[in-house]
Amino acid sequence: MNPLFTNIEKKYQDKLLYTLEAHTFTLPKNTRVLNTIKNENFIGYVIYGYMQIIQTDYNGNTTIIEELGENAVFGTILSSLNNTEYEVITKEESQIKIIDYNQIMEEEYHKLPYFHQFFKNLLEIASQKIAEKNDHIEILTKKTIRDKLLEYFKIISEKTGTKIIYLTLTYTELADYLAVDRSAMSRELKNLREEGFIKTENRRITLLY
Amino acid sequence: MNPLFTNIEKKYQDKLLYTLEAHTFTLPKNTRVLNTIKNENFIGYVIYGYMQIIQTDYNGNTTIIEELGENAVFGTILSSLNNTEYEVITKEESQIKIIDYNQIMEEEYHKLPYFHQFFKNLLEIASQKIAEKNDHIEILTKKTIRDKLLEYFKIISEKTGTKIIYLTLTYTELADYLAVDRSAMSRELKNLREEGFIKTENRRITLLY
DNA sequence: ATCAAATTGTTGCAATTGCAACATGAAGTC
DNA sequence: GACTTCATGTTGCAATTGCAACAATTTGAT
Repeated sequence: MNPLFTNIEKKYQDKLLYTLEAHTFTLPKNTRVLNTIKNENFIGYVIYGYMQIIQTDYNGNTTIIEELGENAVFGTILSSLNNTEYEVITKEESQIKIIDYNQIMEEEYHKLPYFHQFFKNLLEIASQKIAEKNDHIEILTKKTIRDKLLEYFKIISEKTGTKIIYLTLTYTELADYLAVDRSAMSRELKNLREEGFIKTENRRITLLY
Repeated sequence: MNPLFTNIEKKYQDKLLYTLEAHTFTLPKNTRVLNTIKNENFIGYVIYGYMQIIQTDYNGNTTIIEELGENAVFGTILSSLNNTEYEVITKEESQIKIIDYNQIMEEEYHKLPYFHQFFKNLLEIASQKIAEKNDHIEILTKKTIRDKLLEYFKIISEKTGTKIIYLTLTYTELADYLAVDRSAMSRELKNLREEGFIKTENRRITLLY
């Protein structure tokens, strides 16, 4: 279930979406999501599909700011989407639900019984985004490509509780996420392989330590 | 005024702090703040002083995760303070106010008239933290020390609306924040100076472009 | 099944950076 | 005011990385 609705009964969920005039969009692969959303300020979530928030700077360098899979929540205030360098892209066909944030914030709704829970959930989601960003910073802070890779593996491995990692990113994207040159990363992965730290089969990586 | 209390009347602010049994602490310079706070889950703010949230990893490398000046809000959910690598340190004598977050979340308070505004404010603060972290990531993502410095200057300069920057960090701390070697950064600052991009007088930097 | 596009692997080389070591200067303490 | 601690500047050198260019492989579309 979507984390926006934790501890909210199904009937209230529907009512809430109805009251707030939520819109659903189905978007084909490689679509710029923000072009479809007219709200200046919104909260949305992914019903199915996979999208990414990507930053491209003046050098043409890109970074993956967030990955958005099923049930991921995103939005203006949750992802700094007022930043003009950011773009939300569907990497496969995706369906999303969009709620107007300014409307959420209007007084009249605040008396609704389930509304407080909705706010709590939003706060909890924001808190998780902060934690994710701290993880990203922790990785970027490492001085060598090797340390960045190992930190990345460590965080995923701790999150999933297994030493077998299925990358959700391509290696090209991973290099962007770590902010390193792809070929240099490829070289370092080879070193890690040859030194017996990891085993790789396509995007499945096994940690041997 | 503290952003936690935006749009909340003074008398309600006091009542809120009283109801939630907020505690005040005055801490000398170089104190580990988390040692003083017993709450497992809290929201706090800085009344006066200056503190930093610092991460130290197994290599002994440190990064500045957040700077907390007057009126800065921090807390378990806002700063991932359950992360054991994080430490909050007073860099000068500081006074802080601490509220128990679990208590905030209890049902009974949610009827209070100003409480909804309090939640809104919390969400707004969380949103700003996310934006700050995105800025940090944007900086760390740059490939060269020069680009990191220029990006850092750009962000501060846009925020303050002036080309004269007064660093709140020492150069040693700035190097940590940018995740680069201090001496290499010093060398790059010299280059920027000699090429006429910047002028420096101690921690006052003037952008000449 | 076939072709085009995207991803991945590889390598040489130049540029950037980290590290170490030391000198100087500033700030804080007693 | 003397002294210690911390911050800053500087430099040589080795290690790491980015870049470019190309081959090989995989994926996707028709």
